[in-house]
Amino acid sequence: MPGPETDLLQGTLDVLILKTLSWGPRHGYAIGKWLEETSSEAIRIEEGSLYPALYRMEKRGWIEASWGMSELGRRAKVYELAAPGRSRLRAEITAWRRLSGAVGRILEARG
Amino acid sequence: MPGPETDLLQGTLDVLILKTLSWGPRHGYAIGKWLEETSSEAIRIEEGSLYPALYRMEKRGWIEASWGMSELGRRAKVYELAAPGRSRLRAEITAWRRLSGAVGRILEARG
DNA sequence: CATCAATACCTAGACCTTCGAGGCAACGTC
DNA sequence: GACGTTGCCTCGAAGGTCTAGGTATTGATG
Repeated sequence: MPGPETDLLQGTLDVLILKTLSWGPRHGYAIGKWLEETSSEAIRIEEGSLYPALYRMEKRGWIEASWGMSELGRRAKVYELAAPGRSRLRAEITAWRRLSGAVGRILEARG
Repeated sequence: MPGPETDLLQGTLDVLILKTLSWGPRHGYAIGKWLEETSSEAIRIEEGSLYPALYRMEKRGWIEASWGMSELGRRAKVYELAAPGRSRLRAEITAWRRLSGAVGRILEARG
């Protein structure tokens, strides 16, 4: 039995990654950390979800990877938003507004 | 490769069902129709998702089922919110606010 | 110097949900 | 009699996420 938070908003990982990369290239580990910090720990990205997601998205051509350096001077795989990822991001944000709006209106309706 | 809308908001089905039942008992088919109409078709519940979800939630004690009649006078399985389901609903709505707020702030931030 | 935490990547397997596709039955309409 | 709607169900595939491991490097701590 999943916890109340665990599974809400499954399926948002991709769009969160794409949005993070829309501000510029970042390496995988930093994407996860950034999302956690930016959301005040509301969003937690497990590495076992993050790396497979990056791999999927690269295979789909949404992002492009290259080996580089982290801010701390370590070997890191840096991801960059590709053109298909950018339009995918737009489509997903549109879908997010529609769907989260619909869900929110239902959940916040006085019952 | 899932469509942009398909998988966003996975995991919200349970809370949507619970919320629907918070306004009173309803049979399964009607829950699905009601969610689709109320959301102006933004939310579409496939029967292959709906009935297994109801079954799960009944087994978990969140809802209770009994055979009755639909508004059209047909045999229908009527579900009712049980006490554990009511507190689960509260917890999930709280989680929804936190998480959808966090996701929304990230996605709507000017990039 | 040994140890530990943090950084940074990855994988395998289990788990769960969702969906698509099908089936069954009853009713009303054309 | 055929068809659309209502109303329920099940199976298997597909897909994502998590847990739990693993590797390697660096810096701090004892």
